Amino acid sequence: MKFYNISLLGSPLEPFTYNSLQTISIGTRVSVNVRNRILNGVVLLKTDEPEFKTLKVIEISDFIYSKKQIELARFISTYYVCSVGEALGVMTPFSSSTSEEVELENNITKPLHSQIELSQKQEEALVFLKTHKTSLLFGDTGSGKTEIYMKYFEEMIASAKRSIFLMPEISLTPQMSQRLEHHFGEAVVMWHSKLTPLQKRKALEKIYNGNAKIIAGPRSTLFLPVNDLGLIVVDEEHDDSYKSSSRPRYNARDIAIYMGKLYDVPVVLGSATPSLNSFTKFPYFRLKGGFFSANREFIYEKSAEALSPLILQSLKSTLKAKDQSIVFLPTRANFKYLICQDCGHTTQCVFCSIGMSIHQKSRALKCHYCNYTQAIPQVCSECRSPSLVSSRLGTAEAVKVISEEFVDARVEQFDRDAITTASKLKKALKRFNDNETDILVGTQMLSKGHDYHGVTLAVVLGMDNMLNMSDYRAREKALSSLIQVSGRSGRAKNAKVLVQSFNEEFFSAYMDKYEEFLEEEKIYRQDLYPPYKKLCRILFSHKNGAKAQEQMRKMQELLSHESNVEIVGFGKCAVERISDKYRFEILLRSDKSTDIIKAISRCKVDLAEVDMDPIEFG
DNA sequence: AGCACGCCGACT
DNA sequence: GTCGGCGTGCTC
Repeated sequence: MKFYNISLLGSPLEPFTYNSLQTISIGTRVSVNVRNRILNGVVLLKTDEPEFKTLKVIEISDFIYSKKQIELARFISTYYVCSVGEALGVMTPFSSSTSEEVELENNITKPLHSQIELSQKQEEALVFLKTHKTSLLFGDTGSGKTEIYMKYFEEMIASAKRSIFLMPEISLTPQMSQRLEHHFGEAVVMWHSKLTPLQKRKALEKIYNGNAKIIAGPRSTLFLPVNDLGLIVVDEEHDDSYKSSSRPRYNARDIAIYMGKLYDVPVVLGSATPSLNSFTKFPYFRLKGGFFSANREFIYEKSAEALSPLILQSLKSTLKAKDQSIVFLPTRANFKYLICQDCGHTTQCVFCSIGMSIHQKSRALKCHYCNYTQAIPQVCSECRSPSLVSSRLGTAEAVKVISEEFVDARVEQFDRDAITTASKLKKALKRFNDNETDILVGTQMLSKGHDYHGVTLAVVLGMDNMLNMSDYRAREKALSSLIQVSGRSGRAKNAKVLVQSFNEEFFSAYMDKYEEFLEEEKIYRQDLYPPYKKLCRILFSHKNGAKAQEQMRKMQELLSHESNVEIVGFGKCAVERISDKYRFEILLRSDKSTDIIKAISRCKVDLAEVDMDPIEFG
């Protein structure tokens, strides 16, 4: 009888010990009984017979987690403070039943199209990337980053190596996939969470048999079973969607860098607006000016009125010229708040301490945190006054107002309320590119990786809200958003970018000098924030607020005795309650993440959810 | 994390 | 009398 330590996939618990008559190799996925339920686990270690009675391993599968996957899972478990089972839970194992076929079928799929021609500058960039282990491709929108990646992928294929290409969730755009598939054909596998079981099986088959040379997708793509890995590219490396907001709370960009070392492969980070983190840490190559730059005029309007006369006038003349416009605003729905004019009360979600958004189309108030929906009240729930007003313009309302103003204009909403599926995204983009839409009104979704060639007007709202957020990255986020959105216009013709903001000085100073901004930002962050200091947020959430607070206090007390970690603050979260759970937090700061990890590991406190390198402070 | 067990309130 | 609420505690 043999005994094994088995980590349960997705479980926060420490590994359990099971027995088996067979010899099972480390990394094998098995199924075991836990409290009369059958769960999947991974064999981590052969051990001696324990004191307690053990159960038998039910089934030994053909799936194997590689040594490196396990090592990576161990690292994630330590750094992001979660169980090894949770870390392994986001990974896809190798298949031992198909491993023999790999050798047989390792026929190099030939690219369907001719070689990619790079410009002199692009060549230089590629050489730079090839001569550095981890490097940053700091290239303006339209400067040809994608061609460089593609050339690099081609070279990988030529040397029988495979590449992982990470991109932000939202920019799984038809454009990027089409471009890759057009050039590389069957050698590309697009991986994402919305694949049907059959599509998933087919994609995995190509990954297992080695025919997939470029494996592209959002953060989970990093954990696919890729043999002969030669390169990892993280496109739009500054993007927040690389950070997972549930356990394990990893940042795929940082894990990609770690994997670069683990697998000894180069890592390329690409962005037009790199994070200060990457900019400070890695050597970069600057690709200036896109093919479409220099024909963009910026106009700043100091106004609090959402769709001001100037904006409407600009939209009007653009329509008249039969050109296209995009309108960016970072708020969904018709309005973000419903406020009583008499007592000032804002209608809040029953389960969250958050204002309910007004969705006219479904005639409902909706909570954007927990999705709770209710009818739009006629009177104030506090004082019964009927004078309820809406505030903070959202995309749906902007579409409505613009459509009413210009009855002949074809206006479309472009956010996750309207674009719910990949096919809707594809169709909406096609309509816009085929000139069947005049004005596209949307949120962040508008600014990620799409090419809109006919746009001559970009209207950008809500920048001040973004800039005034109490987030150490507010300036970085606001400026990069503005650069990303405005980069969508003026690709073919001269264009106007109309920015509604009282902070012209800030935006115009750095608009086409992002490096200068980053240099300035270094001074502001010095000694306080990343990349100079490590931050860690510890969350406590519970239905019983007193309980959550009590655990926070306990943790805070324990941490206060720890040297090398500073408690920056503690107390209620900015959003006190979400989904009927009260939320408290502690924010830690330190020079080294290892000091934070050590300090936390000495504090045994319930409810504590650790968020290393947090990017959200809500 | 999930889920069973267990102990108190309003229902056919 | 039971159905079911969710507080507590355990899982090899």
